[in-house]
Amino acid sequence: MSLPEFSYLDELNEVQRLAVTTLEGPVMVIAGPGSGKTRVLTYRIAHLIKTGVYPGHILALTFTNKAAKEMKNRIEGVVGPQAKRVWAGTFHSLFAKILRVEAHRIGFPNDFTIYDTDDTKSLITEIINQLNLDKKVYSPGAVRSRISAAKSNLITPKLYAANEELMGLDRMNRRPLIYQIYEKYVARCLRAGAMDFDDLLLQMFRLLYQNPDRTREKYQNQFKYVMVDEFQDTNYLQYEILKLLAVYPESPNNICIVGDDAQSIYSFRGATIENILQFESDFPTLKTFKLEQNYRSTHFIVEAANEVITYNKKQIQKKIWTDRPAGNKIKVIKAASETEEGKRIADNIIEQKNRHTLKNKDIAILYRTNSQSRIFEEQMRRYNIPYRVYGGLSFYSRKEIKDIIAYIRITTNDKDDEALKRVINYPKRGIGDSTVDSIGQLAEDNDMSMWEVLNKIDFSQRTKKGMVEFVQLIRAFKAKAESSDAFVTAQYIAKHSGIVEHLKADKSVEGLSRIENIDSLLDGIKDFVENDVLEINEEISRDKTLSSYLQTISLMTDADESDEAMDSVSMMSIHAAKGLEFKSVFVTGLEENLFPSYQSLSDPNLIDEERRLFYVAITRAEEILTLSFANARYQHGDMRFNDPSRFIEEISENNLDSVVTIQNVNKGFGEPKILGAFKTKPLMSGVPKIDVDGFKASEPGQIKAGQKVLHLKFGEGKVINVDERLVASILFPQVDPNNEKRIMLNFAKLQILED
DNA sequence: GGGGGCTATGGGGGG
DNA sequence: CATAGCCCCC
Repeated sequence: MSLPEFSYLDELNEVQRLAVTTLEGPVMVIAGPGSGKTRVLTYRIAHLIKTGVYPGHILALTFTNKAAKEMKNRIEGVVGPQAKRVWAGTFHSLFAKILRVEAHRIGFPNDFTIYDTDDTKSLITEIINQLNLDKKVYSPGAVRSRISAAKSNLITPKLYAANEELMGLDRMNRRPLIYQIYEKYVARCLRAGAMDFDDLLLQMFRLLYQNPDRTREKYQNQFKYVMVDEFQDTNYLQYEILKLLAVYPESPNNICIVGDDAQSIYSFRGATIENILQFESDFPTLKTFKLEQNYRSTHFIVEAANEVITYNKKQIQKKIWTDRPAGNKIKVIKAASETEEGKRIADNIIEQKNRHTLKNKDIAILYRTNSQSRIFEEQMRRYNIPYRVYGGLSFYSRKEIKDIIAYIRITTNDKDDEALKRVINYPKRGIGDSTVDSIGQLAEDNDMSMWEVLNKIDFSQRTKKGMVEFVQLIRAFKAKAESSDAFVTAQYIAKHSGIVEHLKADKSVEGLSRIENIDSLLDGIKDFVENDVLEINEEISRDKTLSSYLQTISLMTDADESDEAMDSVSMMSIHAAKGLEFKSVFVTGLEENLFPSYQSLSDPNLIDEERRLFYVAITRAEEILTLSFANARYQHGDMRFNDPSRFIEEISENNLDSVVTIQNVNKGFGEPKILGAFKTKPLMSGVPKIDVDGFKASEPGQIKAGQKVLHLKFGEGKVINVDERLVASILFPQVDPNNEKRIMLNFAKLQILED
C-alpha cells in the first residue's frame, strides 16, 4: 500500500506503477491496446506534480485536443486546479500557440493565418498555372503531398533540388519541376503570412534551431518534463523538435514516449516507426516498460487481435493478454450488397440493444473510407436508430462557414491571398476570374499581396465599382475589429458581407440550414469570447482576439466536438476511432480492394499498415465485435465484386462465431445472378475431422521445426519454422497445401505426433 | 469580360 | 457522385 497522498498508485498494476513512478531520464512505454495507457499518462503527470514539479514545466503532447482535455480533467481530479497549468495539447495546436508569440523572430507575423488543405491546393494550382505547367501532369494533390513529405523530413526547396533521389523520382513521374513549385509555394506562404499544417511543425523547428540562445533555451527551461502520446504516429520533423527541446548539454533528458508500433496507422502523412527504434539508440540509458495486459476487451477479441498481428513481420516483441471472461465470439456478416450490409447491421444493432441492454452510444460502426458512411446513414434513419457521423465534412469545412471565415481571415491578416480570392467576388460584385488572375499576376510581379495591389492600382471603369466596394468593406471590417471584441466583429462581418442576405434569398431547406450554421458559428465565437474555454495552458488562454479564435478552429477536428450527452450510434473511419472504445463495434466493408485498399495491394509494407489498421479497428471493441462484408458494391460508379478481405481469414475459427459464419454463408443473397457473378472463396477450404477425445496438447516450448503436429481445427500439419516469439509456420495440407499458417504457440493447442 | 449551365473526369486515411 | 473545365449568351 502507498502513502495516502499517493493512493492513486494502488489503482495500477506493477508495470503501470513503474512507468508512472520512473520520473527522471528517458522512458519508453510500449502500450498495447486497452492496456491502461491513458491512466498511466494521467497518473504520471499527477505524480510529477505531487512530487513537487511545477505543472507549467510539463509538456504533454497528445493525438487529439479532446484527449488532452480529458487528460487534464483527470489530472485535476488527483491534484486539483493547478493541473490547468500543464501544457497539454496536440503538436499542431501547441506549436501554433507558441508561434503566435514568437513567429516574428522567423519572418512571419504573429497573427499569421493557417492554410488548410484547400487553401494549399488552391495556391499550388495558381503556381502551376503561373509556371505554365500542365495541371493534369502536376496534379495539385500529388504535388501537395510531395511538398508535405519534404517538409516533414526537413528538406528545404534547395535541398530538394539537390537531392538526386527525389529529383530522380520526380523525373520518373514526369514531374521534374516539383522543386520549383515547392520553392514558389514557400515564398508565397511567407508573403501571405500563412502557415500550412506542416509549417506549424517546421516553423517551430526553425524558431528553436535558429534562435539557440534565447528562444530555444527559454523553451528548454520551460519544458523540463516532456511526454509524448502515440509516438508511433510522429514523423521525423516532430522527433527533431522534441530533441531540440529535450536534448542539450546537461539536460536531464526527461522525455517519456508512449506508443505501440502495432497501432501505427499514419505513415501516409510521414509518420515512421523508425522513430521508436531511433529513440532507443538516441537514448541508451532508456528504461522501457511494456504494458501487455488488456483491460478493455474480452478474451476472444484479444486473441483474434493477436492472431491478426502475427502476419506482420516487423514488430516489437510483446504479447497482449487479458483475464477478462471469454465473452462473445466474433460474428461475421456476409451481405449481398452494401445496402444489405447496412440493413443487417441495423438489424444486429437492434438485436444487440435488446439482448445485451446496450445504449446507442455503446455502439460504433467503423469503415475504411468516409464515403461508406452514406449507406449506413440511410439505413439508420430507416430503422430509427439515432446516429452521429464523425469526420468527413466537418462543420468548419462547410461552404458558408468557410466563406464567413475567409472574411474574418482577410480582416485579421490582409495578406491572406487565399481568403481574398475566396470572397472578393462572393457575394457577386462583378469581379470575374480574369480580373482576379490579373490581380494575382500583379501581386506576383511586384512581390506584394493582392490586398496591397487592390489598394494601389487603378482599375478600368468596368470593374472599378465592385473593387472599391470590396476594399471599403474590408476596411470597415478592420476598423470594427480594432474597436470591438471578436464576437461583435464577427457579427458585423456576417451582416455586412452580404452573405446572410444572399443566403436568405434561398428558401430551400439547405438555404435555411446554412443560415442556422452561420448562427451557430457566431454562437461559438461568443462562447469563445465569454467563457474561459481552457485550451493548452491557463496562461495563454486569455487571448480572445479574432486571430486567436481562427487559430483555435483551424486545428479543431470533428472528434474534438463529440457530444457525450447524446445517445447515438457513432459512425467514423477507423483512423478517427483511434484511442476510442465501445462495448460493441462493427468493422465493415471487409473486402479486398476496399480493406485492404486497392492502393495498398502491390506493396507489402502498405498491406502491413492496412493490417495494423484492422488491428486498431478490432481492438476498439470491449465485448461484441462484428465483421461485415458485401459481395457486391458500387465503387467508382459501377458494380464491383470483391473477395472477402484476407483479414477475416487471418482470424482462426476458434474465435469466430461459427454458427453465424457457416450457416449464413449461403443466406442473405439477393438475386441468384449476383451469386453467379461472385466468385466466392471459402473462408476455410476444408474442415478436417479430428478425434477430440484423444487429443493431448503439448507444451508450447516443445514445438520445433520439422515435427508433425495435430491441431484441433486444422488437422495434421508439418512445422516449417518457429521464431523467437513462439510463432510457428505450419503447413496443414488438408486445409491449404500451398500456404503455411502462422500459429501462435501460446494460444493454439498443438499435439506433437512425430518428432 | 462576367455569369450560368452542361459535360467530363476522377475518387484514402487527417492535422 | 462531386468538382473542374468548357461553352455559350449577355
